[in-house]
Amino acid sequence: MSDDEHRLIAERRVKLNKLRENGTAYRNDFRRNEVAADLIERFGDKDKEELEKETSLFKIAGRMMAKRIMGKSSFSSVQDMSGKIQIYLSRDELPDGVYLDFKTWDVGDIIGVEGTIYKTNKGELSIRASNIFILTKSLRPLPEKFKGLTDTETRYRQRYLDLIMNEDSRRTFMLRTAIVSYIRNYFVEEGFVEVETPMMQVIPGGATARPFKTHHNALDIDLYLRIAPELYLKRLVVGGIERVFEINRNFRNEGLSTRHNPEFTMIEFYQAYADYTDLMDRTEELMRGIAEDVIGTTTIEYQGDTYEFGKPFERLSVKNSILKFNPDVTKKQIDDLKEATKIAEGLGIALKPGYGLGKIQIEIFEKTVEEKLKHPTFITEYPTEVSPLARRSDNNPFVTERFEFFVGGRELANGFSELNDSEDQAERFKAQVAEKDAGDDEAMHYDADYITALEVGLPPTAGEGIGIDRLVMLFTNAASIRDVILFPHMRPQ
RNA sequence: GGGCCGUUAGCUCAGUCGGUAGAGCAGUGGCCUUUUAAGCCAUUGGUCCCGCGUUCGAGUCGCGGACGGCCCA
Repeated sequence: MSDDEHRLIAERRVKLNKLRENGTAYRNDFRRNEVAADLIERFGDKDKEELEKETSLFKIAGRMMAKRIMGKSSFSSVQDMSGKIQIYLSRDELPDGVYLDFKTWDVGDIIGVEGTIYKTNKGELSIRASNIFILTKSLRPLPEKFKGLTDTETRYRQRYLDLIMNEDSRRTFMLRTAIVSYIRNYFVEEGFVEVETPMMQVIPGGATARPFKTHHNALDIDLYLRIAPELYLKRLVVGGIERVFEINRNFRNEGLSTRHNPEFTMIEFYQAYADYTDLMDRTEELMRGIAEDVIGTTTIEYQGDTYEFGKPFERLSVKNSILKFNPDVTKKQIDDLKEATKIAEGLGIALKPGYGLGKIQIEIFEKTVEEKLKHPTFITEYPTEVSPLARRSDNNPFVTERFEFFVGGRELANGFSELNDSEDQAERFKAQVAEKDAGDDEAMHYDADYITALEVGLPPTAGEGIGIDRLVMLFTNAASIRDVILFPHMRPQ
């Protein structure tokens, strides 16, 4: 911290000390009876003459965001949670000495204002102050008023400054909350029960990812932060909670990027007596509902592209999507291990020993198809090899009854008919352990307790996870996941 | 992990060929009773991210590092 900042802060500390001497520092006896947006909603359309008949005394409070002194009168503005409203102050309309006090206050101070509503000559709805109070002295200067705070690092590290200065940022996080509320209401209304399952797990399961490790001292055991709640939620379906969901954090020990934060929010939901096609229908309904009810349009603008949520979403199998976007590749080649290997190597994909046809197909899919799935699209029939928790297709045991949902080239959701055959699940876990032993630290553990639960009997069930952060990015037109997480992870300074 | 770019006043940014550091906003002192990026006059404020090197001389050139951004894996 530079000496200069100390100087600016020191000037404000002198002002704070004066307030302490007067007994008016950090007062908490002011009560508001209005917020800015409600006043604008009620009176914004009324003209100057109509407002002159309105004599009610309004009290608002918030952060002082502007100060324009013109001799014996001034304009200021107050920003509260709802919005911002202008304040007009005239020396002769305020109690003795108050106007002089006001002139010493700084942009950034928290103030309370009492007054009547009126419109200026230029037509801006304002509060004509009859009294004004300083509630909290701000000791640090706010960012510059015109360009505001643009430095991305400061926006993430000092989110409070970002929220004070940037309307867009406030809007994004309010929308995030609205989207989560919409999703929660949707599932509650559909008869799903919201639960919470362990964040700290002895065996991290439900996904292929590297977990964070921690230690429980009293039990003297290592625990993992969960990478997914999946296996616990399915235990609850075994227990008879036939429609269940959880909206909560997962933790994955991966790099940071514009699409990855080590802790991120997912909704996972499970529905008994349903299959993956039922969930695709549900996903489509949910996505369209968010677009219509939260955003207000089914035409979603994202980073210069436009995605249409109003029309039925495309559905395409992994294999057919590869054929569609690789016109030179034939059905015969993609079904043949040797041919598919050749294609993958031709694309510059580094294949590891032990990759089966399914894994190679997915590598080719990720390399040549994924980023091209712009409009809302379901990709179906994922190979069994890469879907250790999904039910095999009745028609073709090579693939599972699984889908992923893509918009703008990004995976937003992953769902499938659940594997409820405990013997098949045990075999799949064993295959995962073999991969782990072969050096894949993202492969799954063998979860014997989960197998026991399946042996008790999981009804035919379909389940799905939707990444909330990426969903919010899409609907708020955010380029980085850090723009939709209030406190994204940053390297300590 | 690799590549590219960035870091200068509290904030937003200039800084020429290597020659002793600039603006606007904010602050401070004054003028100003309908402004809205208010205006006018005056003025304070710098570890040029850190370190090493080249040089008579480095914000500027070179090397290393820190942090951030974007792209790639």
